[in-house]
Amino acid sequence: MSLPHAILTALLEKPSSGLELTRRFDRSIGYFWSATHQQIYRELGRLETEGYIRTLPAEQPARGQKKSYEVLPAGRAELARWTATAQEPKPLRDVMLLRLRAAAVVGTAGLEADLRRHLELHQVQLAEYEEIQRRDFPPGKDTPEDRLRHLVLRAGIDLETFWTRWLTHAIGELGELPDR
Amino acid sequence: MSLPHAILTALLEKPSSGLELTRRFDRSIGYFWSATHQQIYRELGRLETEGYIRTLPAEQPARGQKKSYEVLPAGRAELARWTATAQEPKPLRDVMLLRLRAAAVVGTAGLEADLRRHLELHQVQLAEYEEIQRRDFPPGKDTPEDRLRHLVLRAGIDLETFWTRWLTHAIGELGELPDR
DNA sequence: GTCCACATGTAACTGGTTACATGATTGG
DNA sequence: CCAATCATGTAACCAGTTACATGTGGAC
Repeated sequence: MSLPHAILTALLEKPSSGLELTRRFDRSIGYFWSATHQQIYRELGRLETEGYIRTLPAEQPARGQKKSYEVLPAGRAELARWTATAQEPKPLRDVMLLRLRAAAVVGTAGLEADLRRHLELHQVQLAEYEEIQRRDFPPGKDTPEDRLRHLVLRAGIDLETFWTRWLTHAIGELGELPDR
Repeated sequence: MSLPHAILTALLEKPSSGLELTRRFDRSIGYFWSATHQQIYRELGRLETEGYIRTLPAEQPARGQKKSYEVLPAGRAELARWTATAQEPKPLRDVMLLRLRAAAVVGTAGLEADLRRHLELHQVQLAEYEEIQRRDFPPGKDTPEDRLRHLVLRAGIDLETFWTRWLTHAIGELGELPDR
């Protein structure tokens, strides 16, 4: 049950319409919690009936018409409650690791090309994160909010760094193996 | 569509019954692709009707009776095909990072305790992986299969190392922040 | 004979994905 | 007026989760 809280966070940062939220979920928040517009509209409907958000007044609600939402006090309270609630870390689930394990049984044919492709994708993502870091978190900025958001960004940077290193290593290992 | 291929891999490593598979998905393969017994039984049924696996002969199929499966040639071919097929890396999705971001808006109350708890959990997992490394991958072992499986294990070790470092850092940062 | 562990399964639900539908606004 | 784009939505589906049901065989 994280999507509603992702949306509450986004709306508290800035009241938005469904499509604006969708765009923000394509960058920013979407870097660690992605969502499609269908999910977002569905969830906005639920959040509204539960009294956590409301449409901004002076906006007529009609199909094809922009409809912006803002968070109500109950929504902020719910988000604070959720943030403070203990949650289990979800176990790792990664297709590439599974494929490596399968390759140990049925052979590595075709794997290396995709490892290289993934390496490139992760390098691109890493570069994007580092650009954001340069742009949004220059050495001076130091409000508590900035520190927390920087912390999140650094997790992204470190994770992409891990993947680029591991994939590089994996490609090297694969090169030394007999092909089968 | 990865669970069937996880099961095919497990069955190729060793023909098993549903419950035996469930136990192996609690360790080993489950470290990067977990599954419950309900998922496994459902998937075994599908794999059988598709002709990828069959019940070992000399086992009567009855409720409450053990029923072991082995992979048929078509199943092995399907696994090889899947292993060689390019797949998109799935974007990061992490609740803790989302909570940090939410905390930047609604305050950090209650967060630190759970960060510490997660740190401990990741430390335990890291220790478990390192124990497996000592046990199953001593310096000498070097068959191609071992190398691939070791590669997978190292991804687990490096990921847990990342989390323990990042969480330690995050707890430190949080300690410096005003509480709100 | 009863209880418990082993073993296999069914049903209902939830969250996320894919495909499609519909209306409003704007530029040519 | 037509196409493209903005914007909101519906429907069907699929994988994973939770709760529950049922049968077997051995220990006591």
